[in-house]
Amino acid sequence: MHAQPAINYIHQLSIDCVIFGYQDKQLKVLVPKLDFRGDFWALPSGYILQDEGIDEAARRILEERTGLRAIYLEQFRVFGNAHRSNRDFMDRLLRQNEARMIERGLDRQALEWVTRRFVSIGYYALVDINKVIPQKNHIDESIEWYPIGQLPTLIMDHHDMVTHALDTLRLHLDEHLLAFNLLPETFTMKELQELYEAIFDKPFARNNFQKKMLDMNVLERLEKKFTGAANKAPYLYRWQRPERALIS
Amino acid sequence: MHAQPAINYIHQLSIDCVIFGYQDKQLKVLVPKLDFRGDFWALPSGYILQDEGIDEAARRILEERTGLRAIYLEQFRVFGNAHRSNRDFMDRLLRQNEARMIERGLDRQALEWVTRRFVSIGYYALVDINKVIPQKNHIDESIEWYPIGQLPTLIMDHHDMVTHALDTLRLHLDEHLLAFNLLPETFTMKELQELYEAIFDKPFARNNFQKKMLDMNVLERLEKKFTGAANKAPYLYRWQRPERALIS
DNA sequence: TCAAAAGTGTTAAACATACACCCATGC
DNA sequence: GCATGGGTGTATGTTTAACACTTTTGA
Repeated sequence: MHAQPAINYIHQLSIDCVIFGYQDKQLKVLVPKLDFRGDFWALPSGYILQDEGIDEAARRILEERTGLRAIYLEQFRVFGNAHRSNRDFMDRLLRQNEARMIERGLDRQALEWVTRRFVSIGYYALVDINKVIPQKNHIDESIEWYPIGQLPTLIMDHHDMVTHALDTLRLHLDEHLLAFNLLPETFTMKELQELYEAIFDKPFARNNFQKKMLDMNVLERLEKKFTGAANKAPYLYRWQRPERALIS
Repeated sequence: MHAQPAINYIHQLSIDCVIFGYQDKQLKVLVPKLDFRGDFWALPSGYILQDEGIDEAARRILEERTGLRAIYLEQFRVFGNAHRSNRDFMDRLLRQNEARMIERGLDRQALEWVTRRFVSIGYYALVDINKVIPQKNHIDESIEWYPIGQLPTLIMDHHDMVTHALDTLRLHLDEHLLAFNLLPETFTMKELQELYEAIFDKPFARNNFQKKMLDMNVLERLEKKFTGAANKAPYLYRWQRPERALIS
């Protein structure tokens, strides 16, 4: 939900982004709250410029919200039901915010633009949550990371989008070696395992997990990490070829 | 490539379909040839009506070309590079067909519509080739089934689309039990195997293939098929739940 | 010396692949 | 009978999951 004049954009086509991060043993999604009366949460979204590819557009939208340019992103599905705009949502928003709309100088043309039927391309992105400083949009009241199990009520079909994005992430995680995009430069095997457990929402056997990861031959073992805890110090690992993860 | 007035459609958004069929031990794709000078082949495509979901639109487009309504179809990717319209192709087409365009009553508005930058949603469809009577469009010179290895030169990024569609088909074939959509109601194990070999372009071990298929517990064994050949008569099989394959 | 967590090895089950054999059919 | 292709069973190797053991560290 981006109120923008129609001028330079492709009409009725939008991009919605599911931005995944990882923190406190939880998989999180970055969700802005719209600055309108009525508690509307919506996935970060935007439109496609006439001379811009869809991947570029998604990257631009993601950069706006995360400040990061080099992040993994990938389209996962198009959402184009005839009635996905969910008249309910739009009606509620407009009814409760008529005054505010006018006050912000949203003219009839802009209103017409934003309330038309939209087809939306879903992208998901993976970021190192520590590198992100979430950026409010001019239309946001706030923007926050929510654990995937505790998302606020999202508008329209945005919950569906998150579900599909998560399914795709799970499917591609090993195949495309994506996990490393969610972690800092170095990490312990336990941290990697906890990430997997957060993503798949199920426990993994510690020893078998380690074996599987090492067998991929993409982990470089560094020095040990002294935690100060009363146990053996774990090794730190780094992914051997971090640059490959960014190719989308 | 569909020359249509812009009026009822979403602008700059199209659907391109990779329609797979199976015949003579070959995986085939249904490809129309455009009725313009210069030998242009393009995947069946169309636009999305304002009150129509994208799946419905794809189904309508497929029905136009195949005459079939109940066929398996699924989106597989969006193609939206900034320069995918391939100026080359459009320039060539326009240069060679100026007179013809005018003669067909294509006015400036229609021309402007068709030459703008488009984002296209790729769908792939699976059909029983024997049930299809390929339908020419008003803009087609002809429409034919081509073996996937012997496609004519397609316009723009349509070869890319076929490649992506095939990749997706291979990925989902077992998972979603799709093979049966390409076969007639009943078939022998050998025919099923040959279909797999055509799709994956590699041989399978006969006995292991049979075991794998039977272990899926979706095949119903019918009476034997008397071929008249000098060997044991093979069983005929039918998929137990053909209706599930059509859910997209 | 002990608890806690890390690291490694060993075994069993499941699955995939390769090989061997028997069955039905028309000539 | 026998060549041909269909159907099934058995052995082998590979991957996956389950279990057991050893090592390091601070209290």
